Amino acid sequence: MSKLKKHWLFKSEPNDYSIDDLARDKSTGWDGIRNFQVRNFMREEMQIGDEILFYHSSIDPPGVAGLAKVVTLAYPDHTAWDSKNPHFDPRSVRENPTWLMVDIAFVAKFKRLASLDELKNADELEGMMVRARGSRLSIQPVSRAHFEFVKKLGGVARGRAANE
DNA sequence: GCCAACGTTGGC
DNA sequence: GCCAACGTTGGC
Repeated sequence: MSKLKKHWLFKSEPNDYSIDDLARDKSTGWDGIRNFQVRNFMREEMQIGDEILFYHSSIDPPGVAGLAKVVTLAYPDHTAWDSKNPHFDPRSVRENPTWLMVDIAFVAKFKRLASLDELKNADELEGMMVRARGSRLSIQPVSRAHFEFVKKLGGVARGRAANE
């Protein structure tokens, strides 16, 4: 497996969990993923230290609100085993868990939202997955160049983030 | 709140 | 293994 740091975009509905919630919590378990493609990203590609664009969806305007990072490798998503949990999935058995999760940690809140509208209008972000119509993956791979450009849009000082 | 896009399910 | 039906996502 590659040692190169990868970059991701994590979607979250801020009414459920926002960048401010993550700033408060410092880190959180990203459970509830029930999509095989995303599960495979976590299992096969995600590594500790990978950098994350934290994206607010289903709000006006949607956009990238800050930065986070991956702090664990993928491990079984226990919410799949909890019949009281909305993400309960009886197919996932303990000996062979269907669903995985990672923990992520807060890195920085953007000075300003990098709105979806801006992302769509930046030539530098040609081909970025979140721009595509019907792109519903809740975790998406992001190229290093796109990551850096969005970070610039949001206005985080180069290098260390405020809370690191 | 509408609805297009798309992943998943299940009948056949 | 096809594909219609269904449920969910998420921009608008």
